[in-house]
Amino acid sequence: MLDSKYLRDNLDAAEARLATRGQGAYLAAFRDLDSRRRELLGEAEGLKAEKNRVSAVIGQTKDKSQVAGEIVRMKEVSGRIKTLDDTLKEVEAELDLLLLTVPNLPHEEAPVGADESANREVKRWGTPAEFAFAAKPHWELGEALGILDFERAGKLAGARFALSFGAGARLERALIGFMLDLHSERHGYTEVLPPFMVNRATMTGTGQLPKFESDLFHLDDPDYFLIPTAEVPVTNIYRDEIIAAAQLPIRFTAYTPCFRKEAGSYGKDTRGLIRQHQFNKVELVKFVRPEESDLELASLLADAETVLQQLELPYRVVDLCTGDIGFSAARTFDIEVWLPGQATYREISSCSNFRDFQARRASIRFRREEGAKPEFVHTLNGSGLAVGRTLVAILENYQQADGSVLVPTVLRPYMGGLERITPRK
RNA sequence: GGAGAGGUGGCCGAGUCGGUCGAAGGCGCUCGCCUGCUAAGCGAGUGAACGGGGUCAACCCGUUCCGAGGGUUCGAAUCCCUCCCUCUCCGCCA
Repeated sequence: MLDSKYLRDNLDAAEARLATRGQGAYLAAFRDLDSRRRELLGEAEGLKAEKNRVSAVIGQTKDKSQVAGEIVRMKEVSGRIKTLDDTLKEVEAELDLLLLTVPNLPHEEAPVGADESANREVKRWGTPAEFAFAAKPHWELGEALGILDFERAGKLAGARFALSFGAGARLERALIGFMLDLHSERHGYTEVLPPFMVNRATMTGTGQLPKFESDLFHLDDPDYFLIPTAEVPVTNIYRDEIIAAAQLPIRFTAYTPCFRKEAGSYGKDTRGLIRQHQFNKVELVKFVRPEESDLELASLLADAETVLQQLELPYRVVDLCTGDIGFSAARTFDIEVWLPGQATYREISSCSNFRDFQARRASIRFRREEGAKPEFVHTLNGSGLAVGRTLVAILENYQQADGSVLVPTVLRPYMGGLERITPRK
């Protein structure tokens, strides 16, 4: 959510900045709604002040017959206040909805461009392996090894679900443990295990609602949503709180399953684990002082990259352009892992600085010092990493000519010492 | 699911038959005084949002906030309704 006070004075600049996302006129109705709100508020508050003053006098008057006229007059004033308040409520609801549906201002250093073709590759790490045979996609490897079963998953739930067995299931668990240990033991994050279902206020705090409800799995009774990422519950941990400055920066890492409808992606990535309704992810979330958020994004990105480096998986880093950055983010770096089976880089992590956009929605503030005015923190998050896609990358990058798959060295302790995945009997 | 209790300021905790309550008191915290140090003691202060004014700031004024939303009333933390949450007991259950 953008700052109304800022918008009041910088509407054109804000609109121009938003236009770099690819569509403009987000704020067309702002000026009018905002001035109407202040007008109504001024009148209503003036009448309330009078009502309070007169009511106090009435209260002190023993003989109410002396103030009968005032009582009648205040009855009218109250009626007028009620009318004004009702109108005000409507205007504020419109204004809130407007502000809740305007995306974040892109960071001034983000590349400007309309779509992903304008994204800037900023780094490559590792060298894609040369195979002496035709590299297979992970779904073929996984099914041949008996560790992935998409057909039966379809029977159980439907398309875009997976079922894994044996070393496949264990590899998924190993990756979760490995990532959580790495981030909590070496990168200074506190592990947290949040609820996997949340309420509307929580979904609104991080920006999923009100605009993207159709992407979410929803439970009717009670009115809950399945989380699409741990970012949602973890960022909302401090909703409506004022954090002591000494606690900042706060860094959390969390494993959760993620649930996404993937509406509008029909026909894309229909095979394999790449695009699922349910997938596992280890997330990194930070709450920091505003002046630190750019540096904290760099270190968060580095923390996510470390996972791939330890797993010895080649990847590249892409600085997303203004047209490709998500709704709530100001700046985003994607990490894309090399997938030999598809001979392409695929997103495996997305690391973003949201600045005060989520903090303002969720009212997450901090106080620099005793007595100082509360300020909004900056929030950041990134995948560290998407576990299902990491498993995909391991299967495809570590595949052998005989169809077996080597287990990355750092994962072997998490796999009971297993060095190679061979067909399940 | 059944029965009961309760939700007040950073925390604990008062709020009488509705009236001058942003809210007694205590703790905590901040500043000052005092004290070899510490502790104790003394004094003062101590929430947020929105709007207006301003030497545009550390200032002033107004409004709102006593779980949330509605209602009654000139006036509600105090009365009524709905919802949410917490706790206790029973049942059930990982």
